[in-house]
Amino acid sequence: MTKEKLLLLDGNSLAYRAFFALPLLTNDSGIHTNAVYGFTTMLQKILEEEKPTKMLVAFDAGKTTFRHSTYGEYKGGRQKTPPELSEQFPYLRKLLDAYCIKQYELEMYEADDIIGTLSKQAEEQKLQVIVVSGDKDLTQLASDNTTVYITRKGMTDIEKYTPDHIQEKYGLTPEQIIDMKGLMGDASDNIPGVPGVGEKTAIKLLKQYPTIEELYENVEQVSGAKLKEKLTTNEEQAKMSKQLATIDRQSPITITLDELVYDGPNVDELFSLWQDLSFKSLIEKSEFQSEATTTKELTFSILEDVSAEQLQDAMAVHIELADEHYHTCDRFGIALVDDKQAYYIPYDKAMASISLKEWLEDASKQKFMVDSKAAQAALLRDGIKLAGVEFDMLLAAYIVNPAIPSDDVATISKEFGYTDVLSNDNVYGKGAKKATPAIEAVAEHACRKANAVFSLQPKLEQLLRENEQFELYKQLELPLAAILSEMESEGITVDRERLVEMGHDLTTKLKTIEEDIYSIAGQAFNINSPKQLGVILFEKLGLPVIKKTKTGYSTAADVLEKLEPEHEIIRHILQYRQLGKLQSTYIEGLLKEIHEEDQKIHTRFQQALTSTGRLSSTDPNLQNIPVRLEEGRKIRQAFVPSNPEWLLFAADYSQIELRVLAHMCGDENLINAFQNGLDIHTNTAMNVFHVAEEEVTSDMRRAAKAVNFGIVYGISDYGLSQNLDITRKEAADFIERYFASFPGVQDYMKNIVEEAKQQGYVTTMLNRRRYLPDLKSSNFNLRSFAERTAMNTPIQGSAADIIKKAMIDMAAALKEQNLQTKMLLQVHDELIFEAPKEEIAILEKLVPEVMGKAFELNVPLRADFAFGPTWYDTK
DNA sequence: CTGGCCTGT
DNA sequence: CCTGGACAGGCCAGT
Repeated sequence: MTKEKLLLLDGNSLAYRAFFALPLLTNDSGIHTNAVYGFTTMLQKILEEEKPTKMLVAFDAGKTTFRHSTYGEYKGGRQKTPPELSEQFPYLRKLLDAYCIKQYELEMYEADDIIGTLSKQAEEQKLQVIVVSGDKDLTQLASDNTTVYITRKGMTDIEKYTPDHIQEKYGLTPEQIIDMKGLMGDASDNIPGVPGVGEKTAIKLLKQYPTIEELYENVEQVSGAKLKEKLTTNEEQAKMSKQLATIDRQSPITITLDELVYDGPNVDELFSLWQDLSFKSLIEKSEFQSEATTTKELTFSILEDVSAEQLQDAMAVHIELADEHYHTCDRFGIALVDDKQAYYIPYDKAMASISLKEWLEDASKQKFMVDSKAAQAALLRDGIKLAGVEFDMLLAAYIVNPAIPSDDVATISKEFGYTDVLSNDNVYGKGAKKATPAIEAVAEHACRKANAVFSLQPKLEQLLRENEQFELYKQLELPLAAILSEMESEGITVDRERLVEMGHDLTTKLKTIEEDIYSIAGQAFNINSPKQLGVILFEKLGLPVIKKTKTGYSTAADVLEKLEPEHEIIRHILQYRQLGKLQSTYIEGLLKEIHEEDQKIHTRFQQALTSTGRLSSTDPNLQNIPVRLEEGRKIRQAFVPSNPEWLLFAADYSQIELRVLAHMCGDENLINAFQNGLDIHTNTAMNVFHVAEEEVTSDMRRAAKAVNFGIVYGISDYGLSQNLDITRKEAADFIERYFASFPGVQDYMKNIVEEAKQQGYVTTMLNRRRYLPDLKSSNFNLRSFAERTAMNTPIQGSAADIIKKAMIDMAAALKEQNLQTKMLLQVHDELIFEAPKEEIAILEKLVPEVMGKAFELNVPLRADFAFGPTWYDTK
């Protein structure tokens, strides 16, 4: 029989630790779960590594303990437990029940004492003991048979205290930890100790006199008059502190070691609790996942060809792809599923099947899919124009809740209660372990995905209708997916030589700047390392530290700009950063993405990712190509039409977010400004500074512009003060005057937060939703963040709704008028086309008109445009 | 793999 | 008393 191993956990301390270490997560019904989650991940890890045979979680019993009779102020002045944590204790108890782990608490005693008593008993029986806590006090229990694990940040990072480790770290024995605490006290438990004695002094003293008692016997010999005086005047207090810090290893517990046998969790109970708590990553990672999630048999067949009879009028279709890069990756095969059958056809066989290809292009055959954009783009590589997409589970789920954490079919399905499908990571592995399994496994996986789509379609459509979001989904997002896949597949041509040339130029310039920096600094170092740079600037050159990060000195641009007058090195570093970014991200990064066969870049627009409804762009990101600074803007010279005779044409909405705000809040002043076509920032300046138009200085306009941005982002005085480099008071004053001039905006901001708190979510003009459980948080940061989000999301999201609508209208107009013009990119408030020269005149009228009419607001929507031989010239 | 930094709207 | 701008993606260094 293997040696018995006893695991003792300090329930309260670990729950506290987890609560403060992790952000305030919530499950689907809005219950906070971060403490339970952190506890669980820690527990999982320890169970796996230690495989204990006996376990117990000890809790503190009540407010008063025997220590209070020694010292009434014990643990006094403590913040009361935040309600977000208290509410989690019942779940923690349930969790431990599901694990079948014994729990224990004892009147008048703390968890420490229970653990101390049991560990002593266990040691006497020669058991191996592991104590787990977030509280370093417990390290006094370390011995040859007992190791104390203290969790560090993130809960799964553990420091193991053996007597050796304690010796190394403090130069003390475990027992002396008590003396150390007696001397230095403990603010969190309100143990006084000796005022003025901290960790360093305590250790120094204890190395000379091993205990507090011996120290006081020899107190006359202590060096340092001040220290000696502090010690003598606080003798009683020191001894009492030691007493308080001492764990009672003889507490009158009524539980015995024999009762602590641990035999593994109740898997079903644990799994269902994890589901209730929305512990999705744990469910995916866990070993019992496979048996718990795919219990149902699925019968499917792998076909060489498909007959017309096998293709129904409505089926779930899934194109199984090797990875997310659908413009280039391997395509494994196609799954076809309905309520009666499930087929899988390897991709090459599918492409050889005329009946299947016809069916895919037949708009009267309904396809239920997940990520139809990817499927359409993947098929377009073989010239197949997918038609008849009736349902897209990815988009439907995203509309129901944009916060779903992943686009994996398994994740989405589980979100809606369907578990009969594995995750991609599970089937293919991830990271270095990624590999393609046998065809049968791929076929089954693809069929299960299609089956999930087929099963969930009615439920999701019903949810969309209940939320009055069906139209948003069906009339906006679904048709947009088809348009985006065409834009991506079309791609944008890039002048490789131009980029290479700019790259050479940059290399030379960077070299020069680098040498300048080294010679000023007097040494070579890695300028790209914030850590090394920090040492040079703030230690070697002694520049003042303006801001710190978690890990050291901040060297961010706003900090460096403040330091610019202090030292000539700064401007070189700023220049180096700027050019280095261009080189690595935009020259080298873009070159890597050019497809050899067509000299084009094919980005992927993520349509189901942002929490506001915006698109994003990856591999590469074409929504953040430099424009602000001239050096960077030149990158745009490399973006050209696919035909040298054509031109690029760009149109962007003017102030779309502020117009949306004007529409939604109905503020008369703001509406008038737009209706009269005023310069909106100048107008704001006139109102805020109470001056006439001709009196508005450029500084006033700049400040007003920052205020307008602040309004859109969900204003805070602090944010504005940072932006304008003014005091918080001044910023608050600006905001107040803004609200006085635009009272409708103020009302809107107040009401939207209130409304969001009531119903739990905010909506956009087209009924896109975002849930904001943190509005009720007692954590100031989280709550403030949620409040700003409540103000910002309807604005940003409605603007996103509008441009999406414009894209659909634009695609229809181009088709209807039989134009050759191609829509290529969307950059949030901007659309980019390529067009033959002879169509430019048409676009000049058509594009602003379509964009302007995309949505009717109570202010005009205006789109400006420009065109030229490169993207750079569309300004 | 995370954090710092920088790019865009 | 202090907290702290909205939404994204990519690169690099350092763990």
